Amino acid sequence: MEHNDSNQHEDTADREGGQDLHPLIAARLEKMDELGAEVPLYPYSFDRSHTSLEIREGEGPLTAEGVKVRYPGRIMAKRGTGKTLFVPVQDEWGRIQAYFKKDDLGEDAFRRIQKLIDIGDWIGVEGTLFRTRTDELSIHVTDFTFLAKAIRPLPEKYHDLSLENKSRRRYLDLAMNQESRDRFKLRSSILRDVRNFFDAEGFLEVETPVLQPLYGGATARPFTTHHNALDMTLYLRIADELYLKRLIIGGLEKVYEIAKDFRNEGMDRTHNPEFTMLECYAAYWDYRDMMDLTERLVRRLAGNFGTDGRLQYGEHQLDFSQPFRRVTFMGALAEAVGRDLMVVPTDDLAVLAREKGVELKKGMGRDKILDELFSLLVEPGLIQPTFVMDHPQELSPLAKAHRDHEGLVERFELFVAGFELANSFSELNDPREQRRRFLDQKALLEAGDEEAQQLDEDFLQAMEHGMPPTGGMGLGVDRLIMLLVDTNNIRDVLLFPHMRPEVSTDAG
RNA sequence: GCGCCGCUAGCUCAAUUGGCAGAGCAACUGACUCUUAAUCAGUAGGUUCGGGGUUCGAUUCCCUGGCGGCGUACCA
Repeated sequence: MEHNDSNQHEDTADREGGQDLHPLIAARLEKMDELGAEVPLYPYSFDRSHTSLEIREGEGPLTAEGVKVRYPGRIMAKRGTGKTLFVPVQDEWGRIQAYFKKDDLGEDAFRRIQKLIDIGDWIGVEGTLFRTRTDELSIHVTDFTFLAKAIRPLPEKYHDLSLENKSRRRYLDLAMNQESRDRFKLRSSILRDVRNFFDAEGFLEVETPVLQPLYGGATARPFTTHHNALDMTLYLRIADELYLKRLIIGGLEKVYEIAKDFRNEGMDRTHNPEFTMLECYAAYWDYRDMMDLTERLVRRLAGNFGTDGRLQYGEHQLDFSQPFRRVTFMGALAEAVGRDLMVVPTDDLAVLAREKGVELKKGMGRDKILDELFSLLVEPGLIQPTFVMDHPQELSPLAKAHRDHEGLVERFELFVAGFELANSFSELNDPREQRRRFLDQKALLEAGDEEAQQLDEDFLQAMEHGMPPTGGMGLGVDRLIMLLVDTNNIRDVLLFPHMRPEVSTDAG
């Protein structure tokens, strides 16, 4: 309940203190007092007969038979013409206009609705459906009840909220924009669809710890917290990979988790400190099996939420209906720079990288430089769905060495519209090799790479009990949704994106 | 983190060269029995993000802090 800020909270405080409050709020409180003497303002429930959607869909029979409807929602406007009043009432699916007539309702009831009810209030109306002269589907109201009084005004009706207010006060964005409500309902149905897909593929949905004594499974800086009773540092997970693999080791053969991960890094159009990640693991699979699964999943979602497997994303027409392009990491890079970097000496590579605009930092290994080059030269051009395969080993401490190529691992990333959507490996399952890789990471850490991974002894011990060959895949859910709803800003797909507190305390 | 731009009424936005701070919606008063950005007549509403400075005078110029947008860096 701690908020630093803002006149909004001060208003409430002022009210308790009996001081001045905003005139718009004062006016509504007065109406509330007057109304409260006549009718209950915050009743306990309302028996709805139809939603706005059901009313529109059932319109023919409902209007023909003069069926009574009981319909609740929020008042979005008031248009009065003296002794009649038109009030659009909005529920989750849309608006139905209520028609109030003085002759039908009587003096008192009509005054209540005309003078004492405000835009933003919730009411329930009862009446019969009809069409007005201008063909607007309406409810001819015979009775109504207040469901909740609002004491703050809704935003203005024909300009959109500012971007900041849309994110910061999502309830207003949702109240004012059907498009926003639909976008978040779409997010929900995408997630349901993902779950249906994995369930149908025989995967088990599981939950693993958010609070972890060691963070691992990805390269990122974590959030740190403290457990009082145990007096120990805990980290908010940056990935759930190492726990899901423990489940594979335990004998659960196909598992997935849709998890909130937390990374203590910069925020921008495509990054929120907490975000949703899908990870799945299947025993006996390799990365090629995982590639097939990923392609099926993404194609199915694109098919369900686009048309004919095609999606418009910004200026790009993305085609998911054809088999996804498959290129190798080194091959794509060779094409971009015009030479095979596999055989270029490290010193020459550094020179080349600098020429191409890569900022070389302390502790950057050869493979890290390759990765930077790839991000800079290749990724932006990967617009149509493309699998990039077989990455340098150093970048992938949890991936299995490539069966045919020395120095590479069996890994793929799926790129769409220039950004990485999914990442997958044939999972390393040789415990001694895994220990060596962790030790390599430790060396990198000591050489100055802040993101190198920690050695997880408990995980190694689990693997020493025997881990079957396993394919694993992680997919950025928020980005997937951005793609499907055609937005380039992650805030548009997060109900409550992280925002700095609005107003600092005036102590400083 | 860095750079650029912004912050004015409840909301969305104006304000010329530094010269009385405005509009639309919302609110309030009144008129109107099929309106739909309802209409018409009127009223009220401001610490111009906070702090400091320059100036006869600052929404405007300078310094500083906060928040936001965009770009960039890191990352998924």
